Amino acid sequence: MPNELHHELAPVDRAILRVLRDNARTPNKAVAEAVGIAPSTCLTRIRSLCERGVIRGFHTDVDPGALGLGVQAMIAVRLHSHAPRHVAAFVKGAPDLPGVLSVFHVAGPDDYLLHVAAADTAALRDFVLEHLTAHPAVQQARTSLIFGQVRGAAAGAAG
Amino acid sequence: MPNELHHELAPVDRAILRVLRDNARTPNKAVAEAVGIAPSTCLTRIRSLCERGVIRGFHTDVDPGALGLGVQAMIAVRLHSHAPRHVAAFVKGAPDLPGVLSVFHVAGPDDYLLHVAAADTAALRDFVLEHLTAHPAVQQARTSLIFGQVRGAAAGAAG
DNA sequence: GCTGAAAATAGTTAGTA
DNA sequence: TACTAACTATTTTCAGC
Repeated sequence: MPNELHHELAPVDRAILRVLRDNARTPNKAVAEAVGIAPSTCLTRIRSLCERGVIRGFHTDVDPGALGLGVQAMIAVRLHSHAPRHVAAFVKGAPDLPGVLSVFHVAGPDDYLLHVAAADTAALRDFVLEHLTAHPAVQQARTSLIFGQVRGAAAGAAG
Repeated sequence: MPNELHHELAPVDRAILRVLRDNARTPNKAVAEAVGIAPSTCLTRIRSLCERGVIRGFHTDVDPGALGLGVQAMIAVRLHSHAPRHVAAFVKGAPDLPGVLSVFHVAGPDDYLLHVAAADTAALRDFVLEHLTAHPAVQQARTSLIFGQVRGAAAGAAG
């Protein structure tokens, strides 16, 4: 997470972000009204926020179950400290593995946390065996089934 | 995650979701063009997807660093199996704790994973001490600093 | 950098097959 | 259910402050 805070965020910008965080499809005009500035000004600010990297994207939250992905899991992955080549390959490829929602690089005994979705527990098992256990960089993979997930109040920054 | 799949998702709907997943602010007209249907039809389908709960929301991905939240952590929380009253209270309040991005209810030795953001490591420590360690329902809290996070290719469903 | 109005573009509804 | 077309609203640009 490369983070250069060139200058503090203006209160107006914070207000804009608060609105867009909860509904990214809020029309520009409505955002402008909510924060008390002209639509044209609001548009300029939103663009600026995007260009400065404060806004990293607008995403639609889709129910994975509707896409046939009925189960989710958090998988703690420990890598071999040797074989840096393999490790680099794994890290590069992990986000593109099928069903991977997010990859967290963490401190501590585990190196990575993979948040994944799969059709069912059988598919989840296959995912772990095929893409994790079998990978030369992976030393250990501990899978925790996710019963449920709730977005926090601070979500949006950054889910 | 309550998931009733009444009927399979139409290919058009899947196409619409693919477009909106990567950019939730894509104008309806552009979505319609991309998937090859009329704007009015597209609007109807998107609304239907929202009503059926397939689309759960449109969120803006904000750089937490820009908001003064410089560090993130994944905290594994183990609760006391007794004292169900306290447990219920904790679970209910957890998403609203300051800086909480997401709460995962997981199977296994740990009960919950809290994805949190804080201003700095001192603030993170205070968060753990004040809201977790001190809580009567919490038996143990293991904090793992997050070095970095990458969205997976399947993200959007559901991050 | 903000505003406000004009021009361009998009969202929405109604009517029809 | 999807389309065309008319209507309404919004986005976006730009000259002036």
